[in-house]
Amino acid sequence: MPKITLPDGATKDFNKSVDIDEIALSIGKGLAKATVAGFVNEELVDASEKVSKDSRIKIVKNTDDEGIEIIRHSCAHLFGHALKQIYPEAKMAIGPTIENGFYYDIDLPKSLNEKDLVSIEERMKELASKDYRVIREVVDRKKAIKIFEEREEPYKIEIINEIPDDEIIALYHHNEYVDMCRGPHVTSTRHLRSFKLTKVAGAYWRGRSKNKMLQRIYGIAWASDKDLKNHLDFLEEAEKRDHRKLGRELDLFHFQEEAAGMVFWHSNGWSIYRELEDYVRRRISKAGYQEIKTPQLLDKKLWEESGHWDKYIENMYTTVVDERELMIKPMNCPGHIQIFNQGIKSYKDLPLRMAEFGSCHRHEPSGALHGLLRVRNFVQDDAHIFCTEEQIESETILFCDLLKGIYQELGFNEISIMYADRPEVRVGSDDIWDKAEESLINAAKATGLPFNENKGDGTFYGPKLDFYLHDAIGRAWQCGTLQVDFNMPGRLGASYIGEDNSKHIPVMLHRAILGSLERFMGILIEHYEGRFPSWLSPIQVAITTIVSEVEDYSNKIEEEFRSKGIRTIIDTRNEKINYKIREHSHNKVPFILVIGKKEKENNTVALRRLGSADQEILHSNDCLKKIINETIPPDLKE
RNA sequence: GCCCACGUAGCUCAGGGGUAGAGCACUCCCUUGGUAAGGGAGAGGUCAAGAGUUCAAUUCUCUUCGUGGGCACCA
Repeated sequence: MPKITLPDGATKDFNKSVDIDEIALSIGKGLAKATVAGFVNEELVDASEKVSKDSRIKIVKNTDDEGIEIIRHSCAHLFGHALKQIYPEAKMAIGPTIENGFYYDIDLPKSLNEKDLVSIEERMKELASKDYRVIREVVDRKKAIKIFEEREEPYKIEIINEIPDDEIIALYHHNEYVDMCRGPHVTSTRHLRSFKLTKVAGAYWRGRSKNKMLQRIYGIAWASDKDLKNHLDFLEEAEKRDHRKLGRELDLFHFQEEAAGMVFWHSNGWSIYRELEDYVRRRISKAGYQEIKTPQLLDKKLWEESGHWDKYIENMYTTVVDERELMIKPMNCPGHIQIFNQGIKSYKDLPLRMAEFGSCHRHEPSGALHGLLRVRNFVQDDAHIFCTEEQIESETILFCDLLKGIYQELGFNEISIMYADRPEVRVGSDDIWDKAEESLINAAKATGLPFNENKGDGTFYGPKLDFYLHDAIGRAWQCGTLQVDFNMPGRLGASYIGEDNSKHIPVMLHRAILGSLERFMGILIEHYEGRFPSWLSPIQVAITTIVSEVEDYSNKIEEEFRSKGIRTIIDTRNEKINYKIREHSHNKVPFILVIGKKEKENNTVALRRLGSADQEILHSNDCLKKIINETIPPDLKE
């Protein structure tokens, strides 16, 4: 006679064993309808699970996080059910949940296309409406293998063979379909209403590129149509912000096939880029960095010494001149060490912070290219800090401060840190790793930013911190990084004379704040949806004339603005003011000045800000002052 | 690199075995108009590149290049 204790402490007695659905029903009809699973003493189970002993029960509703997860998982099975009805020859591989939905990898000779997805989705809806019971069956390994042999599912058998002996194997049946899963799952397909198959793609079996490529069908699934629609709206919003689309519309940059993966920056885009670079230059200069510039081509010898030749030759561009093999640099560090190595360094020179806006080329695989976000030629806001082991912590703290300030001034207020420690294969003594790891953790914690750990994910040459910023629609982007390096300085012969008058190898901190400027530009464009803060805006002011007789006056104002460094254009075209305002608004110019006869007579301008229909009549000098004030970069403001 | 889809005017896209069309943008003319599209006319394309099939290819087939979505990769 089980006694059930609910989360609020209330208890219920039953005179026979009951399942979660029945418990939910005993509380209320509405709750029963929304019940997809339950916790029995903290263990997540199917809603059909029988409870026969006294237990603590928590009902999982379709809107709970666990509930949505279960719905997504069950949707993957529903997909399998529909797919096998249409394509009985399909072999099912693996169908897990992912953020916002699920996917299923299948092996099917016929290539599915978007149209096929529509018909599969329709079949899924039909099946869901049949309200099939989803029945769980625990089986032994033999039976599981037998069933999947009969069903000709080799991938499932492969999975079964890797399940540890002590783990139970559960099958889930709805009507004729059977899938294997840890569960839990919904008890009826009626819970599966708000889903959509979104795309079909290739994916390697078990994620290994040596294996067969399967077809992966992606779907999204939510508890309600409203949530589904919200997510579709989000996708639409992301599409509107797509930097490739905005790059074209705002005349920022283009790509063409003669230089795949390399950017042609147009005047507008380059203006933002330079403003951004200048800003970072000022910030790091204040932070005690020296800026340098190293060659684009370096002899193969150096890359052999650094170890890059062995590991990355596939992705490096090479050239031969005068029988000498040269490589276009894929990174800046070896060059920086060459500068460090000039002359004899003392411990008094450390920490030495060496920065370069270094242009690097990497031959990324063709399939990896993606607008500005993954390119073959990029510029890093790169720097290397040569320091002693003792200085790692203080340098990391300074760096975190700098990074935080820069992100915030660029409009990103939500930042998080990922810490990665020693991997299995590594260089350097445990003693030095201990110290370095502790330094990074202390420094990261001192920032007060959210902090996560990624065990064993450090590089072979040292632990690292990765920095993520979160954009206007909540997406996280990894940009900044700080990597401790115990390896390369020694390999390339860097040393300094310590207080003890003997030679030591410095530690090197690789660090970047924006990462690749190209990629960061892409992120900025999407974050601001092309409406940049006015200090970054490629065109800050558009002067528009109403009638041609104010042209002289308007030209004079344009000249004044330009002479003060305000990026100004003038539009004296034979068009109506409505037309001009519309166009400059589309181009996201932050300040539009309208000049007609009245303004000319009074030596004023009408100022209209982007996104507002209001106008402000100002004396032209006052307007200039105002705009100068509002276009000062954040680091130069009082 | 792998899988699927796609590549037509500057942009967004329609079309389809008999060598092309729309809207916007562009040029010119009329209009001098007060805060998100005034009217008219015109110009603009080797239909990604190469090969094949065909009397005939932008259209069908193949190859290459590029783009998109994923996978793999990302020092």
